[in-house]
Amino acid sequence: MDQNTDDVRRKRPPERDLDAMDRKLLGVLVEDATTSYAELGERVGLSPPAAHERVKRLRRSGAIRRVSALIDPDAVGKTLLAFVHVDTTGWGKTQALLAIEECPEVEEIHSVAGDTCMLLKVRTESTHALEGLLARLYDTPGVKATRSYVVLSTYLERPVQPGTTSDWPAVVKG
Amino acid sequence: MDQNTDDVRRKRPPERDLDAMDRKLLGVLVEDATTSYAELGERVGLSPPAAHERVKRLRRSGAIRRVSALIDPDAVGKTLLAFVHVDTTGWGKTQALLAIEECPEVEEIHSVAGDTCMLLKVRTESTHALEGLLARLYDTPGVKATRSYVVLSTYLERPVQPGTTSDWPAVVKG
DNA sequence: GATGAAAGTTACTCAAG
DNA sequence: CTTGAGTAACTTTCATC
Repeated sequence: MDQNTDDVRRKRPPERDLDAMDRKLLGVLVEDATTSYAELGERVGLSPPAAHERVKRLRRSGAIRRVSALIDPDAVGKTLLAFVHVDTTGWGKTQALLAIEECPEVEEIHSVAGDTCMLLKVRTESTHALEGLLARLYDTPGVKATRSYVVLSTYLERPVQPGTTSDWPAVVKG
Repeated sequence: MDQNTDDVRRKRPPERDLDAMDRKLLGVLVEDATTSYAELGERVGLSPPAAHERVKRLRRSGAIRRVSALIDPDAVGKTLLAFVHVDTTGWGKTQALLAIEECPEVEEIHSVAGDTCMLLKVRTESTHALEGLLARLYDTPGVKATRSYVVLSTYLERPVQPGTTSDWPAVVKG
């Protein structure tokens, strides 16, 4: 189909499904990937070599995509966060539209189902920079309209978590 | 576009503003935080001790929030991504609403300006799990309505980037 | 998997230019 | 900031049970 999605969605054969131990390891490494294998094993109930072996497998299988330094947006001057809905004429997944991924301010590009076509997560230094990005969007062929949701406060922002609600011991519902 | 020179906004503990070298270091560490200080220094044009000293400062100042293992959503079974707009009666920043951060499926919670109050980024294993989350939202006092944008394809998803478009020497237009 | 041990890197600190 | 040196710590592998 298209090769544009190859960087984001790696289709790898999952050799084995992740068990509870793998999830615990991932949980620790998501919080702090600098954890040594000694402490890692201790926190999940495994010997250091066993922990190392499993983490190595998690990396090789692609379950761990990469180890990244998460930086404070304010520290690099990016104080403005916004979600931009993009309406297009026809099918919005054009090469020209996806080209905005070259802007470091654009952190996410999704096609969505709903009353809009594409959804962008954008982090800029200022409203002026956001305006520049919107201007570029409107210059893109096929872009009909945009709707921006400027973030006032962020209460939670974290990476993909290995756990699910169903992992909880009990779910209390009324 | 020139930026104001008397722009003195020291609200955090950044002792000094990040220079170009710090941004280059961050750029490398965002891509791969396992890079050794030897290679790190080589790639930015610094000696290993100098690179180490700067990275240590970046961590201490909070510019590097944490080093995290970014995991593949598919590997942990989270194949469904959705953005949920939440409309509330009155001011939506209630304690009850923010309590959903306990769900590992909820990755982001923002209050936004626009035709909605709160914006959630949610990643679940299935549509059924998403339904369960929406049910919990509707059980929350003050929640009037929700609008979900289910992601069909993700074309880009990356952490906060240290660079900006203005860093570029020239802007290439398609 | 657990244990123990070995070898190679790297982190980290400190000297001096 | 650079070079160089040095120790401690960790990674990584392997042989053993």
